[in-house]
Amino acid sequence: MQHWLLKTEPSTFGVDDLAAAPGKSTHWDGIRNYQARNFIRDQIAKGDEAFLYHSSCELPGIVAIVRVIRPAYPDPTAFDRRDAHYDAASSKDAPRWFAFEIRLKRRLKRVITLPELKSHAHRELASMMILRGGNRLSVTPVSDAQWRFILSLE
DNA sequence: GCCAACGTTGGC
DNA sequence: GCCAACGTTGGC
Repeated sequence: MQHWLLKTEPSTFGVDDLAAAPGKSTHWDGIRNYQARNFIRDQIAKGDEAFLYHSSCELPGIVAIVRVIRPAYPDPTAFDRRDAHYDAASSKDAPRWFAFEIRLKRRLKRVITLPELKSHAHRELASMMILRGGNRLSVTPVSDAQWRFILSLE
């Protein structure tokens, strides 16, 4: 069972939206980055848990834990001409992009902020992808040790 | 709003 | 296949 970090902008879709969604679940779609696509397609499994991270907001940081309830399937937004993420190069026979489904497990008791994560960037969180300079991937793996350490901060 | 980082595109 | 130009991301 692997762990992940999913970035999202709360002004577009944040933990409040997830909590208000039917079944507290949502389709995680619209990812258009090949490295993130590969994580989704090849590694994210049903039952995996992920941190939900809020970016581009007042208090960037980890706000919740979510669980993968359906692994990769072809991203329908890539087939929809009216969708902002439409990609003519993705076909149903050979889909280029993938989505998955998550459900809110629980909110953290408090936001574990980016500055706080950074303060451990030279020790416990040394290889955490999101802390590496300029990493903009919206889906990144989190090691078991990192996962446990971050939860211990809560 | 600025700007650094970095992925993508396209000319050659 | 190189690399400059361009676009996007995201912290500040």
